[in-house]
Amino acid sequence: MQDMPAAEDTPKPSRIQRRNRKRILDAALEVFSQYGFRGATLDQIASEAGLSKPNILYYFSGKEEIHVTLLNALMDTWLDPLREIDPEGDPLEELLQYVHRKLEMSREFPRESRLFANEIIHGAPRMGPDLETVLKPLLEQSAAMIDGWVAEGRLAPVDARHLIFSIWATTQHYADFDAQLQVLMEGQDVHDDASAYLDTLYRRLLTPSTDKDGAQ
Amino acid sequence: MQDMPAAEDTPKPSRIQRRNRKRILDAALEVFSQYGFRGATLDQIASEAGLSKPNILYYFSGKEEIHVTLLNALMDTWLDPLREIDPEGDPLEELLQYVHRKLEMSREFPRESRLFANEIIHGAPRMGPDLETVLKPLLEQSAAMIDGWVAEGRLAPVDARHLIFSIWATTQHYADFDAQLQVLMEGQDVHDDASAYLDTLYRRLLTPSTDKDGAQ
DNA sequence: TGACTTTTTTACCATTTGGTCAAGTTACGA
DNA sequence: TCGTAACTTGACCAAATGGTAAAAAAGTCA
Repeated sequence: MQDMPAAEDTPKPSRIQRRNRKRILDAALEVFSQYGFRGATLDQIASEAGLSKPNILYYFSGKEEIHVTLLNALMDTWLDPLREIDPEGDPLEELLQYVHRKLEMSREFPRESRLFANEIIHGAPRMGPDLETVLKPLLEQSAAMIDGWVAEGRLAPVDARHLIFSIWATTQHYADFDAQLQVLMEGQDVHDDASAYLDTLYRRLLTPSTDKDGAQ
Repeated sequence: MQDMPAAEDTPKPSRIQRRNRKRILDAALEVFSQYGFRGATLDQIASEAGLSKPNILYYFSGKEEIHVTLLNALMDTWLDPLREIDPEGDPLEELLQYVHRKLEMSREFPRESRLFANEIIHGAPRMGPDLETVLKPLLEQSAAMIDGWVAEGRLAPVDARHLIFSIWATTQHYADFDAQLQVLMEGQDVHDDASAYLDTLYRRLLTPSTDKDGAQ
């Protein structure tokens, strides 16, 4: 709290403070996403960040806080593509764009994807609240939008929620199961083929049948 | 192999031996799938199995061996549905049956699914060989079969490998991300809706266009 | 430069945890 | 019923690990 009336407890992050917190979070993302929460050690994170272990504990109160900080930061960027769907746009193209954006995130941020997947697989012990307050409302809103499109006949009939689940599953799979793909598709250009495949998959699913004209 | 002259090193498992190994593996599956390899402790497994820790180490040489044993046993049953696809059957129906069988496995064996997912997410440090020798050949064979069906015009054109990936992703998602679904779909009958949705999804993807007759 | 704050490090701790060992205890064939 | 092999356990370790305390070092600003 500096010149603000103290809205909460922001003791003003110094230059060096910002730099080191970022280093720690970067290192922690690398280590947590690779070994999981319990599999990761503070020493590993410290080493990866180029800092000493006590120094890390100077910036974060503990292993747990680092993990939670990562998870919270992640949730937002993770859901951005879903928020970017334009209710006014063309339904099919909007959804296909969403698929491609999600796939692109899997390619660009595989560590984040794995961090998230790991958390959920283990029962989301540190994300319960966020799922409820952030994810759920967004899912409901998006599902309602899709339902609307279907009702207007601009999209083939489909279960909106499960459509979204399947988009999550199919796109994140390419990040989370990368080790498997590496073995099965050694050297091949997995992502470009995936992009084409998913385009086909969701286009065939969602393209409304054009009996007569557009609407019924 | 029962009264064989000892092809390898099967010191004949006694009745009590079989019972306790099974108990241990059951307990380990529960604990490993919930907490991951490093997150699980021998004490937890021992407690869950109703045995003492040293007793567990009497049956298995260490934590690692228990985990590997589980993984190996899992791989086989996990791939059974894929092996059951009948090359002589109707392509669309065979693939849809495969989807439903996989989804059913997610409902019946969520712990196994999570154990596997966890292993892959962390880079498959203990499954490399199996992926290469068991999974890959089976994938290649299945993909070839699907390619054949497509070439015959009995299936809409599709990337066989990515089709299989997406089936894995969409079905296993219901087991691996159960914690998320629990929050998002509280109380709802997720599995039945999922079954119907996936049926629609893959039916629309794979149904060959019937311009004129069946073949081209 | 000197006083004061922020940052970093050097030693340590307490607990947890995978694993061992030798002494029991139980099952079972003869 | 007795002897032997199979099984079980209590008592321990050594290493790893999350975390602490206090002193040293580095910034910072008048």
